[in-house]
Amino acid sequence: MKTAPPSAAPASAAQEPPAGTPWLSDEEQRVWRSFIHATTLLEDHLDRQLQREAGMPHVYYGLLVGLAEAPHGRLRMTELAMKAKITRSRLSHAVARLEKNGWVRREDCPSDKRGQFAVLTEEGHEVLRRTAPGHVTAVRQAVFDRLTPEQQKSLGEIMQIVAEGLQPDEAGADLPWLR
Amino acid sequence: MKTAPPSAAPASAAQEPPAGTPWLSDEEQRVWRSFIHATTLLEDHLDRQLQREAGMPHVYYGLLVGLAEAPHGRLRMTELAMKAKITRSRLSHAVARLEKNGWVRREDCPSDKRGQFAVLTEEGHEVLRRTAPGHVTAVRQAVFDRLTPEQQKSLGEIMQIVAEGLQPDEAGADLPWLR
DNA sequence: CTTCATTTGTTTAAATTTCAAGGAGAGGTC
DNA sequence: GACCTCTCCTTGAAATTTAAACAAATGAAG
Repeated sequence: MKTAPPSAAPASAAQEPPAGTPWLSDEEQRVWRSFIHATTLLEDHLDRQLQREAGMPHVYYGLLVGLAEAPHGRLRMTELAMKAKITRSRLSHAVARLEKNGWVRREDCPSDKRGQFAVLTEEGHEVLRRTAPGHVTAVRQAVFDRLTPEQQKSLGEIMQIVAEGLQPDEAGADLPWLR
Repeated sequence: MKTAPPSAAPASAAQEPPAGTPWLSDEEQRVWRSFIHATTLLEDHLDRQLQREAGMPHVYYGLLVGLAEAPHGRLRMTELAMKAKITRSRLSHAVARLEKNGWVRREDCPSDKRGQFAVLTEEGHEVLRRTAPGHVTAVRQAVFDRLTPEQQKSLGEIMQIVAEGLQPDEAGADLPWLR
Protein backbone atom coordinates (compact mmCIF):
# COMPACT_ATOMS: atom_id res chain seq x y z
CA MET A 1 0.00 0.00 0.00
CA LYS A 2 1.23 3.45 -0.85
CA THR A 3 1.96 5.84 1.92
CA ALA A 4 0.26 9.17 1.66
CA PRO A 5 1.98 12.47 2.44
CA PRO A 6 1.38 14.04 5.84
CA SER A 7 -0.45 17.00 4.46
CA ALA A 8 -1.22 16.24 0.89
CA ALA A 9 -3.28 13.33 -0.35
CA PRO A 10 -5.06 10.60 1.58
CA ALA A 11 -4.07 6.97 1.21
CA SER A 12 -6.71 6.22 -1.39
CA ALA A 13 -4.29 6.02 -4.31
CA ALA A 14 -4.88 4.59 -7.75
CA GLN A 15 -6.15 7.73 -9.44
CA GLU A 16 -5.27 11.33 -10.11
CA PRO A 17 -6.96 14.53 -9.12
CA PRO A 18 -9.58 15.49 -11.72
CA ALA A 19 -8.11 18.27 -13.75
CA GLY A 20 -4.44 17.94 -14.57
CA THR A 21 -2.54 18.10 -11.32
CA PRO A 22 -1.05 14.74 -10.44
CA TRP A 23 -0.56 13.49 -6.90
CA LEU A 24 2.78 13.92 -5.27
CA SER A 25 5.25 11.18 -6.11
CA ASP A 26 6.71 9.13 -3.28
CA GLU A 27 9.81 11.25 -3.36
CA GLU A 28 7.86 14.49 -3.41
CA GLN A 29 5.84 13.22 -0.52
CA ARG A 30 8.97 12.59 1.49
CA VAL A 31 10.24 16.06 0.76
CA TRP A 32 6.94 17.66 1.65
CA ARG A 33 6.64 15.68 4.83
CA SER A 34 10.13 16.71 5.91
CA PHE A 35 9.33 20.29 5.12
CA ILE A 36 6.19 20.33 7.23
CA HIS A 37 7.87 18.57 10.11
CA ALA A 38 10.95 20.75 10.09
CA THR A 39 9.05 24.02 9.96
CA THR A 40 6.58 22.89 12.61
CA LEU A 41 9.27 21.78 15.00
CA LEU A 42 11.40 24.83 14.31
CA GLU A 43 8.66 27.35 14.90
CA ASP A 44 7.69 25.59 18.10
CA HIS A 45 11.28 25.54 19.20
CA LEU A 46 11.88 29.22 18.53
CA ASP A 47 8.57 30.22 20.03
CA ARG A 48 9.38 28.50 23.28
CA GLN A 49 12.93 29.75 23.37
CA LEU A 50 11.77 33.32 22.95
CA GLN A 51 8.78 32.96 25.19
CA ARG A 52 11.13 31.78 27.89
CA GLU A 53 13.91 34.31 27.37
CA ALA A 54 12.04 37.31 26.06
CA GLY A 55 8.48 36.77 27.13
CA MET A 56 7.05 36.91 23.64
CA PRO A 57 6.44 34.63 20.66
CA HIS A 58 8.65 34.61 17.60
CA VAL A 59 6.36 36.79 15.50
CA TYR A 60 6.37 39.54 18.10
CA TYR A 61 10.12 39.40 18.33
CA GLY A 62 10.20 39.78 14.56
CA LEU A 63 8.12 42.93 14.85
CA LEU A 64 10.58 44.51 17.24
CA VAL A 65 13.45 43.60 14.93
CA GLY A 66 11.51 45.06 12.03
CA LEU A 67 11.18 48.33 13.88
CA ALA A 68 14.81 48.29 14.96
CA GLU A 69 15.82 48.04 11.31
CA ALA A 70 13.69 51.01 10.31
CA PRO A 71 15.02 54.59 10.20
CA HIS A 72 14.07 55.90 13.61
CA GLY A 73 12.69 52.67 15.02
CA ARG A 74 9.48 53.90 13.44
CA LEU A 75 7.26 52.33 10.83
CA ARG A 76 3.72 52.81 9.64
CA MET A 77 1.47 49.97 10.75
CA THR A 78 0.85 48.80 7.21
CA GLU A 79 4.54 48.84 6.36
CA LEU A 80 5.38 46.81 9.43
CA ALA A 81 2.60 44.38 8.63
CA MET A 82 3.94 43.89 5.12
CA LYS A 83 7.47 43.51 6.34
CA ALA A 84 6.42 40.82 8.79
CA LYS A 85 4.03 39.18 6.33
CA ILE A 86 1.06 39.38 8.65
CA THR A 87 -2.37 40.96 8.37
CA ARG A 88 -3.03 44.45 9.66
CA SER A 89 -5.56 43.03 12.06
CA ARG A 90 -3.04 40.70 13.58
CA LEU A 91 -0.57 43.52 13.83
CA SER A 92 -3.07 45.73 15.64
CA HIS A 93 -3.49 43.10 18.32
CA ALA A 94 0.20 42.39 18.52
CA VAL A 95 1.18 46.03 18.85
CA ALA A 96 -1.45 46.53 21.51
CA ARG A 97 0.19 43.76 23.48
CA LEU A 98 3.73 45.04 22.89
CA GLU A 99 2.56 48.47 23.91
CA LYS A 100 1.35 47.10 27.21
CA ASN A 101 4.81 45.65 27.71
CA GLY A 102 6.33 49.01 27.03
CA TRP A 103 8.40 47.74 24.10
CA VAL A 104 6.49 49.74 21.53
CA ARG A 105 4.70 53.07 21.43
CA ARG A 106 2.14 54.39 18.93
CA GLU A 107 2.34 57.78 17.29
CA ASP A 108 -0.08 59.62 15.06
CA CYS A 109 0.92 60.39 11.53
CA PRO A 110 0.87 64.15 10.92
CA SER A 111 0.24 63.99 7.19
CA ASP A 112 -2.38 61.26 7.24
CA LYS A 113 -4.77 61.41 10.15
CA ARG A 114 -5.70 57.77 9.68
CA GLY A 115 -2.11 56.70 9.97
CA GLN A 116 -0.28 55.36 12.96
CA PHE A 117 3.38 54.78 13.56
CA ALA A 118 4.65 51.95 15.67
CA VAL A 119 7.78 53.12 17.46
CA LEU A 120 10.33 50.98 19.24
CA THR A 121 10.86 52.35 22.75
CA GLU A 122 14.14 52.35 24.64
CA GLU A 123 12.84 49.42 26.66
CA GLY A 124 12.11 47.73 23.38
CA HIS A 125 15.68 48.22 22.24
CA GLU A 126 16.82 46.90 25.57
CA VAL A 127 14.85 43.67 25.28
CA LEU A 128 16.35 43.09 21.86
CA ARG A 129 19.88 43.70 23.09
CA ARG A 130 19.30 41.35 25.97
CA THR A 131 17.62 38.52 24.10
CA ALA A 132 19.11 38.62 20.61
CA PRO A 133 22.17 36.53 21.49
CA GLY A 134 20.08 33.67 22.79
CA HIS A 135 17.84 33.77 19.77
CA VAL A 136 20.73 33.81 17.33
CA THR A 137 22.23 30.87 19.14
CA ALA A 138 18.98 28.96 18.87
CA VAL A 139 18.77 29.66 15.15
CA ARG A 140 22.35 28.61 14.60
CA GLN A 141 22.04 25.41 16.55
CA ALA A 142 18.82 24.44 14.85
CA VAL A 143 19.72 25.40 11.30
CA PHE A 144 23.04 26.86 10.19
CA ASP A 145 25.32 24.72 12.31
CA ARG A 146 23.80 21.64 10.74
CA LEU A 147 24.10 22.64 7.11
CA THR A 148 27.03 22.80 4.75
CA PRO A 149 27.76 26.12 3.03
CA GLU A 150 26.29 24.67 -0.16
CA GLN A 151 23.12 23.65 1.61
CA GLN A 152 22.80 27.08 3.19
CA LYS A 153 23.11 28.66 -0.22
CA SER A 154 20.61 26.27 -1.71
CA LEU A 155 18.19 26.84 1.14
CA GLY A 156 18.34 30.56 0.55
CA GLU A 157 17.64 30.23 -3.15
CA ILE A 158 14.77 27.82 -2.63
CA MET A 159 13.08 29.88 0.06
CA GLN A 160 13.53 32.98 -2.02
CA ILE A 161 11.70 31.34 -4.90
CA VAL A 162 8.87 30.04 -2.75
CA ALA A 163 8.42 33.38 -1.03
CA GLU A 164 8.34 35.24 -4.33
CA GLY A 165 5.70 32.92 -5.65
CA LEU A 166 3.40 33.72 -2.75
CA GLN A 167 4.23 37.38 -2.56
CA PRO A 168 1.09 39.38 -3.34
CA ASP A 169 2.90 42.41 -4.74
CA GLU A 170 4.36 42.33 -8.23
CA ALA A 171 2.29 40.07 -10.48
CA GLY A 172 -1.00 38.83 -9.06
CA ALA A 173 -3.62 40.37 -6.82
CA ASP A 174 -2.86 42.78 -4.02
CA LEU A 175 -5.76 43.02 -1.67
CA PRO A 176 -6.49 39.99 0.47
CA TRP A 177 -2.75 39.42 0.29
CA LEU A 178 -3.06 35.85 -0.80
CA ARG A 179 -5.21 33.48 -2.71
CA MET B 1 24.57 50.83 8.38
CA LYS B 2 24.20 47.12 8.61
CA THR B 3 20.81 45.62 8.14
CA ALA B 4 19.65 43.25 10.82
CA PRO B 5 17.90 39.96 10.07
CA PRO B 6 14.13 39.83 10.37
CA SER B 7 14.15 37.47 13.27
CA ALA B 8 17.62 37.34 14.57
CA ALA B 9 19.70 40.24 15.80
CA PRO B 10 18.77 43.91 16.12
CA ALA B 11 20.55 46.57 14.09
CA SER B 12 23.03 47.37 16.84
CA ALA B 13 26.00 45.68 15.19
CA ALA B 14 29.68 46.01 16.01
CA GLN B 15 29.90 43.28 18.61
CA GLU B 16 29.22 39.62 19.14
CA PRO B 17 26.98 37.81 21.53
CA PRO B 18 28.76 37.15 24.81
CA ALA B 19 29.67 33.50 24.85
CA GLY B 20 30.89 32.09 21.56
CA THR B 21 28.01 32.30 19.12
CA PRO B 22 28.64 34.92 16.47
CA TRP B 23 25.88 36.96 14.85
CA LEU B 24 24.51 35.82 11.54
CA SER B 25 26.53 37.01 8.58
CA ASP B 26 24.84 39.14 5.95
CA GLU B 27 24.41 36.11 3.79
CA GLU B 28 23.06 34.00 6.62
CA GLN B 29 20.68 36.81 7.44
CA ARG B 30 19.35 36.79 3.89
CA VAL B 31 18.84 33.06 4.00
CA TRP B 32 17.11 33.20 7.34
CA ARG B 33 14.89 36.05 6.27
CA SER B 34 13.84 34.18 3.16
CA PHE B 35 13.14 31.11 5.21
CA ILE B 36 10.89 32.92 7.64
CA HIS B 37 9.05 34.74 4.90
CA ALA B 38 8.55 31.67 2.76
CA THR B 39 7.26 29.51 5.58
CA THR B 40 5.01 32.25 6.91
CA LEU B 41 3.48 32.97 3.54
CA LEU B 42 3.16 29.31 2.71
CA GLU B 43 1.41 28.33 5.89
CA ASP B 44 -0.96 31.25 5.53
CA HIS B 45 -1.63 30.30 1.96
CA LEU B 46 -2.35 26.66 2.72
CA ASP B 47 -4.41 27.52 5.76
CA ARG B 48 -6.66 29.75 3.73
CA GLN B 49 -6.91 27.35 0.84
CA LEU B 50 -7.97 24.55 3.14
CA GLN B 51 -10.18 26.70 5.29
CA ARG B 52 -12.01 27.71 2.15
CA GLU B 53 -12.22 24.30 0.51
CA ALA B 54 -12.33 21.97 3.47
CA GLY B 55 -13.44 24.13 6.36
CA MET B 56 -10.41 23.41 8.49
CA PRO B 57 -6.86 24.68 9.00
CA HIS B 58 -3.82 22.90 7.61
CA VAL B 59 -2.92 21.17 10.88
CA TYR B 60 -6.37 19.61 11.17
CA TYR B 61 -6.17 18.42 7.61
CA GLY B 62 -2.84 16.85 8.48
CA LEU B 63 -4.48 14.98 11.33
CA LEU B 64 -7.06 13.46 9.02
CA VAL B 65 -4.34 12.44 6.60
CA GLY B 66 -2.39 10.95 9.47
CA LEU B 67 -5.35 8.81 10.39
CA ALA B 68 -6.02 7.86 6.79
CA GLU B 69 -2.48 6.53 6.57
CA ALA B 70 -2.86 4.41 9.68
CA PRO B 71 -3.98 0.76 9.59
CA HIS B 72 -7.71 1.08 10.12
CA GLY B 73 -7.90 4.82 10.08
CA ARG B 74 -7.20 4.44 13.78
CA LEU B 75 -4.39 5.80 15.90
CA ARG B 76 -3.78 6.28 19.59
CA MET B 77 -3.94 9.95 20.55
CA THR B 78 -0.30 10.07 21.52
CA GLU B 79 0.82 8.43 18.30
CA LEU B 80 -1.18 10.87 16.23
CA ALA B 81 0.22 13.75 18.22
CA MET B 82 3.76 12.56 17.59
CA LYS B 83 3.10 11.98 13.94
CA ALA B 84 1.76 15.50 13.56
CA LYS B 85 4.42 17.04 15.79
CA ILE B 86 1.94 18.70 18.09
CA THR B 87 1.31 18.49 21.82
CA ARG B 88 -1.23 16.08 23.22
CA SER B 89 -3.15 19.02 24.62
CA ARG B 90 -3.46 20.62 21.25
CA LEU B 91 -4.53 17.33 19.77
CA SER B 92 -7.25 16.90 22.38
CA HIS B 93 -8.79 20.21 21.43
CA ALA B 94 -8.36 19.56 17.74
CA VAL B 95 -9.94 16.12 17.85
CA ALA B 96 -12.82 17.50 19.86
CA ARG B 97 -13.44 19.94 17.06
CA LEU B 98 -13.07 17.35 14.32
CA GLU B 99 -15.41 15.09 16.24
CA LYS B 100 -18.05 17.80 16.23
CA ASN B 101 -17.65 17.95 12.46
CA GLY B 102 -18.16 14.25 12.25
CA TRP B 103 -14.80 13.65 10.56
CA VAL B 104 -13.36 11.77 13.52
CA ARG B 105 -14.66 9.50 16.24
CA ARG B 106 -13.08 8.49 19.56
CA GLU B 107 -12.83 4.94 20.79
CA ASP B 108 -11.67 3.53 24.08
CA CYS B 109 -8.62 1.31 24.15
CA PRO B 110 -9.49 -2.13 25.51
CA SER B 111 -6.02 -3.01 26.80
CA ASP B 112 -5.24 0.36 28.36
CA LYS B 113 -8.17 2.10 29.98
CA ARG B 114 -6.38 5.43 29.84
CA GLY B 115 -5.99 5.17 26.11
CA GLN B 116 -8.11 6.62 23.38
CA PHE B 117 -8.16 5.95 19.67
CA ALA B 118 -8.94 8.64 17.17
CA VAL B 119 -10.76 7.05 14.25
CA LEU B 120 -11.38 8.54 10.85
CA THR B 121 -15.08 8.27 10.02
CA GLU B 122 -16.53 7.66 6.59
CA GLU B 123 -17.40 11.35 6.43
CA GLY B 124 -13.80 12.03 7.29
CA HIS B 125 -12.61 9.91 4.39
CA GLU B 126 -15.07 11.70 2.19
CA VAL B 127 -13.77 15.16 3.06
CA LEU B 128 -10.26 14.02 2.24
CA ARG B 129 -11.30 12.55 -1.09
CA ARG B 130 -13.11 15.74 -1.95
CA THR B 131 -10.46 18.22 -0.87
CA ALA B 132 -7.14 16.45 -1.45
CA PRO B 133 -6.89 17.40 -5.13
CA GLY B 134 -7.18 21.09 -4.39
CA HIS B 135 -4.64 20.86 -1.62
CA VAL B 136 -2.15 18.96 -3.73
CA THR B 137 -2.56 21.52 -6.44
CA ALA B 138 -1.89 24.33 -4.00
CA VAL B 139 1.26 22.61 -2.74
CA ARG B 140 2.48 21.99 -6.25
CA GLN B 141 1.87 25.51 -7.43
CA ALA B 142 3.51 27.02 -4.40
CA VAL B 143 6.49 24.71 -4.11
CA PHE B 144 7.27 21.84 -6.45
CA ASP B 145 6.34 23.50 -9.72
CA ARG B 146 8.81 26.26 -8.95
CA LEU B 147 11.80 24.11 -8.08
CA THR B 148 14.19 22.10 -10.21
CA PRO B 149 14.59 18.40 -9.41
CA GLU B 150 17.96 19.19 -7.81
CA GLN B 151 16.39 21.85 -5.63
CA GLN B 152 13.63 19.51 -4.59
CA LYS B 153 16.19 16.91 -3.60
CA SER B 154 18.24 19.46 -1.75
CA LEU B 155 15.17 20.80 0.04
CA GLY B 156 14.32 17.32 1.20
CA GLU B 157 17.78 16.70 2.57
CA ILE B 158 17.95 20.02 4.34
CA MET B 159 14.54 19.74 5.95
CA GLN B 160 15.34 16.21 6.98
CA ILE B 161 18.43 17.41 8.78
CA VAL B 162 16.69 20.29 10.50
CA ALA B 163 13.80 18.11 11.60
CA GLU B 164 16.12 15.48 13.00
CA GLY B 165 17.97 18.09 14.99
CA LEU B 166 14.78 19.17 16.70
CA GLN B 167 13.31 15.72 17.06
CA PRO B 168 12.97 14.87 20.75
CA ASP B 169 13.30 11.13 20.33
CA GLU B 170 16.70 9.55 19.71
CA ALA B 171 19.41 11.56 21.40
CA GLY B 172 18.24 14.34 23.72
CA ALA B 173 15.31 14.66 26.09
CA ASP B 174 11.91 13.18 25.44
CA LEU B 175 9.34 14.78 27.63
CA PRO B 176 8.53 18.41 26.94
CA TRP B 177 9.28 17.46 23.35
CA LEU B 178 11.63 20.34 22.75
CA ARG B 179 14.27 22.44 24.33
C1' DC C 1 -18.79 70.89 -3.29
C1' DT C 2 -20.79 66.11 -3.40
C1' DT C 3 -20.26 61.37 -4.23
C1' DC C 4 -18.15 57.07 -4.44
C1' DA C 5 -14.44 53.96 -4.00
C1' DT C 6 -10.20 53.10 -1.55
C1' DT C 7 -7.02 53.05 2.16
C1' DT C 8 -5.80 52.82 7.15
C1' DG C 9 -6.22 50.89 11.23
C1' DT C 10 -9.21 49.21 14.80
C1' DT C 11 -12.62 46.36 16.95
C1' DT C 12 -15.63 42.42 18.09
C1' DA C 13 -16.46 37.68 18.31
C1' DA C 14 -15.21 33.15 17.23
C1' DA C 15 -11.63 29.77 16.56
C1' DT C 16 -7.30 27.99 17.72
C1' DT C 17 -3.19 27.41 20.54
C1' DT C 18 -0.67 27.58 24.72
C1' DC C 19 0.02 26.85 29.49
C1' DA C 20 -0.54 24.89 33.86
C1' DA C 21 -3.00 21.51 36.38
C1' DG C 22 -5.40 17.54 37.22
C1' DG C 23 -7.77 12.75 37.09
C1' DA C 24 -7.25 8.10 36.39
C1' DG C 25 -4.87 3.99 35.18
C1' DA C 26 -0.51 1.39 34.60
C1' DG C 27 3.76 -0.38 36.54
C1' DG C 28 6.83 -1.11 39.61
C1' DT C 29 8.68 -1.72 44.63
C1' DC C 30 8.44 -2.92 49.22
C1' DG D 1 -2.10 -4.16 49.59
C1' DA D 2 0.18 0.50 50.21
C1' DC D 3 2.91 3.65 47.89
C1' DC D 4 5.34 6.08 44.49
C1' DT D 5 6.19 7.34 39.83
C1' DC D 6 5.16 7.75 35.29
C1' DT D 7 2.03 7.82 31.27
C1' DC D 8 -2.32 9.03 28.73
C1' DC D 9 -5.37 12.28 27.92
C1' DT D 10 -8.36 15.94 29.27
C1' DT D 11 -9.68 20.43 31.07
C1' DG D 12 -10.12 25.48 31.78
C1' DA D 13 -8.28 29.87 31.41
C1' DA D 14 -5.28 32.97 29.10
C1' DA D 15 -3.05 34.38 24.92
C1' DT D 16 -2.97 34.69 20.07
C1' DT D 17 -5.00 34.51 15.45
C1' DT D 18 -8.67 34.79 12.18
C1' DA D 19 -12.64 36.64 9.97
C1' DA D 20 -15.82 40.12 9.24
C1' DA D 21 -17.52 44.62 9.92
C1' DC D 22 -16.65 49.39 10.78
C1' DA D 23 -15.30 54.42 11.37
C1' DA D 24 -12.52 57.88 9.67
C1' DA D 25 -9.80 59.96 6.24
C1' DT D 26 -8.09 60.23 1.58
C1' DG D 27 -8.54 60.90 -3.20
C1' DA D 28 -10.46 60.90 -7.64
C1' DA D 29 -14.52 62.17 -10.31
C1' DG D 30 -17.95 64.69 -11.63
